Amino acid sequence: MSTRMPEKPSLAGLEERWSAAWAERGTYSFDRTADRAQVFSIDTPPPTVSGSLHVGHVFSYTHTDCIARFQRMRGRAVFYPMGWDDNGLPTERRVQNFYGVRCDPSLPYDAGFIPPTEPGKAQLPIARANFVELCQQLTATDEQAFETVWRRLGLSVDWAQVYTTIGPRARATSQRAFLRDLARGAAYAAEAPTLWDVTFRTAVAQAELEDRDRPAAYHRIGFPGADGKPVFIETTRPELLPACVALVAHPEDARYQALFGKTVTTPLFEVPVPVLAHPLADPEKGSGIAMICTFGDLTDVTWWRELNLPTRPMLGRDGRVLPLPPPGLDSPHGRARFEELVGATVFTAREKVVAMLRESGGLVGEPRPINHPVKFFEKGDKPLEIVTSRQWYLRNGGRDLALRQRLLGRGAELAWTPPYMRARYDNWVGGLNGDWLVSRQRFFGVPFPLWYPLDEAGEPIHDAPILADEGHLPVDPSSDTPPGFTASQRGEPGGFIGDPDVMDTWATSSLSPQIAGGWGYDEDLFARVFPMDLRPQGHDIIRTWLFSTVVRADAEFDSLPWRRAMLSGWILDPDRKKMSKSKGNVVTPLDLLVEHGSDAVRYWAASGRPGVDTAFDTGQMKVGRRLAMKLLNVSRFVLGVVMDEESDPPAATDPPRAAVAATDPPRAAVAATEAADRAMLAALADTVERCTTAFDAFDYTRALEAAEQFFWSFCDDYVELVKVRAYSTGAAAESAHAALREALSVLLRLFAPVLPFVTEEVWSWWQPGSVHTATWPQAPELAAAEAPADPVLLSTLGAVMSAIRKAKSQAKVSQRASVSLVRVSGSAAQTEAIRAGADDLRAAGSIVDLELLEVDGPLSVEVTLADAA
RNA sequence: GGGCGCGUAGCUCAGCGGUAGAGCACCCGCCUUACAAGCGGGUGGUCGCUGGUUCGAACCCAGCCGUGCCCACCA
Repeated sequence: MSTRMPEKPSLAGLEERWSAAWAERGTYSFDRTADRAQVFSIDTPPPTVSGSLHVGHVFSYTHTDCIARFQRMRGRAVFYPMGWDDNGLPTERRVQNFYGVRCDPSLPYDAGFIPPTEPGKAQLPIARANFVELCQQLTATDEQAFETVWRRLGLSVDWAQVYTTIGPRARATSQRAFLRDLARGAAYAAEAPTLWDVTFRTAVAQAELEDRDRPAAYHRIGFPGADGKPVFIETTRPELLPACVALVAHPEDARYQALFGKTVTTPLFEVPVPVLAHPLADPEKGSGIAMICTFGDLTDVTWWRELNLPTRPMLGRDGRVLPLPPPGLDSPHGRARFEELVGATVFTAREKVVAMLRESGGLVGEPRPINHPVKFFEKGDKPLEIVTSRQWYLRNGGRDLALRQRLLGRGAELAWTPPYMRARYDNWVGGLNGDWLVSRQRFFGVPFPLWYPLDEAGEPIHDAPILADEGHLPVDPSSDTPPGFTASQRGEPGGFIGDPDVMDTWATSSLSPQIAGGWGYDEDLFARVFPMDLRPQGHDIIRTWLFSTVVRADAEFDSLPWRRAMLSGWILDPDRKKMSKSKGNVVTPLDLLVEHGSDAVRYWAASGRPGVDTAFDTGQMKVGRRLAMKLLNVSRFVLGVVMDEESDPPAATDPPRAAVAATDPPRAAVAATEAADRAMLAALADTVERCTTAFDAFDYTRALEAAEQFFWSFCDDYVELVKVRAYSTGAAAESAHAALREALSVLLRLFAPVLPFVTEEVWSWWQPGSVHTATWPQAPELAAAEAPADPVLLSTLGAVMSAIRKAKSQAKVSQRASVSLVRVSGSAAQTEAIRAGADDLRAAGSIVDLELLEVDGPLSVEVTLADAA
């Protein structure tokens, strides 16, 4: 027996041992000599490193890893990078608090800057480039912690392929893609009303919105008409009265026919506004006539645009009432009242206006409380306002039917796992109401790679931007000087100024295949991996990450970014709620892996099918651990009876990693000759086929089930049946040895994608190289080698064994107890099957006499136990 | 309001046209030289409801009910 098989096998320490060995041997290194057809490339989701990993990450990344391992064993060169998402607001906030600094893009880069050791009371202003450096420093330690978890979980990532979303390469890629988009007209700047977060003081995109139910109240307010008769509207935002530009009702609303074209006056502020007709006005809502303000909501924007109304902005970018009244608010009374609102928040302004209305009698009755959905930035905690500002947009079909159809076509072209997730894509793309707003008035992010010349008055000339050179990216226009200027001309009349904005974080994330694949840096690599084979991701970010990635690839490459998207579900508490930190029910991944073992946790994860929300279930992990233990033990048995014959102990080192050809396990020298052995191998061949079909369809759960189902019957029926024969010697024993060896080799490989540690451990006892670079078993070969084999044989023998066990169990005697007589009646095929395995059966069941009776009926087994007394 | 999931044994889930399944839990046994952190056996379900199609429906169709997610134009 090989000295490499321990006397008492154990799962302890496998994670440390094998993750270190894989790293040292480069087991998962991408073979970049492989061409595109041989490669299987994965667009790994980069986890946000300023947060922490949670159970949901472990769950979904395991799914991807199972696929990666299967594809590798199938002979593909797997491109499996890891990204760290350190771009965006979460990191920005963390750095501010950690170092006590804030980003001031107007400052020049300070090459010798050292952050304060302790955060001071006032935040220290620093240049954007310095701020970005701090972000990178701080996230580096987080990234190290994440990598530790991933290695322990056994992700077969190639750790030479790591990228970050704020690193120089990601910034350059984002800027290059933007310049290309600008050149082809897919990117443009526009001055327009945009949704605005007053806390973060930035514009936000449609994809970042969420509705939240908020209490509000309908205020019924009278607008005096020319004849003195008031028109009553109902509004939840009375504070916007100074911003009112018109009233609007449905063109067919009988109640307001006479008013259309007439003018009424806003209460308190005394601004004359027209009464107009528009089909968007809903006769059922409120009084059926609405006031249009600039801007209270998105419907106001539509009305304002389509009815060519003037703009009367009254809120600033900080969400407070502006110092000067909007144009048109000319009456002394009105201006005096507006004066009282200046500087107030929306909330305060509302209270003041309502008080004024009560006083003036403009308010009819009491406000009627309601709950209604209000738009929020998903990371914000104040309702969004709408302000007019200059922003950059990327065309995404939101304003262009042809492009929208084209992108819907991309969705149809993409393979979806599970298929029904495509509906979410179609739903989102179909419902877009504008182009993708990509500029953010923030600091930590990828800046737009351009500057504006300043005219004689020092005002930027927005129509003539100075673009960065594609060969010199990344640039930071807040500290770099554009070509043709000197640094001293920054901000001077006739000089230049950098575009102050940064890109939406999705504008970078949407390029993850380009960043990971080396677009613009390593075209040779890029050609081997792009378009990628697989995008694994959560179903909650189809509208953002998935869609935006499709948009970018379509624009630049006229292709999909990947062939397939695999959507993972969420982890639910036992009480069916989505697991979240706030509920205090988060288990840290590392603790989980240490407590149950990585294979066990992976086993649980693999039980969650793509797209299906799955309950957090330590019970399943215990089952997985039992399976891993069983693999160790049965392997010890098989190798114990088999390895005495092994003449050459296997080599202790891996062979050189070949391009695609994985190592072939040695085939048994002696073929299985006994009927029971051949029948088991036939069933195994069938299992291989089912397992392979499932994995080919990205159904790792079904693949695992198939392997597991066979495995337990292999252990409980087949091994028990042939055990005595296997311990003996001679031709019949050698047949069992050959079958056991073959079965173990195949089973280890079938389980390798889900249980990488225990399978590698056992493989190392008797095989050279890594099981993870071994060839995936081939069902046809196995079947052909062992054919003909009777599939009925094993199940019939199993049924008889089961009947014997049942008799013993019901008699409450040991399974070792002797059986004086077993009388089996069944069909000709069944009795023939039993005859073929009779010796094994007698030995396994401790049977003295075995009688066979051929009848025309179902199998029946009569068991007579030896006299217990 | 629209879209998409899901409702099968106490729990977690498979099955998706041919006589109800697995694992866990529970109950009863068994130290059986690979495994007692094991092994064997067993109890347990009018497959959400109501109709329809079919020789036959958990499975197909229609309509409900419950539940979750995604989206929506906030007066």
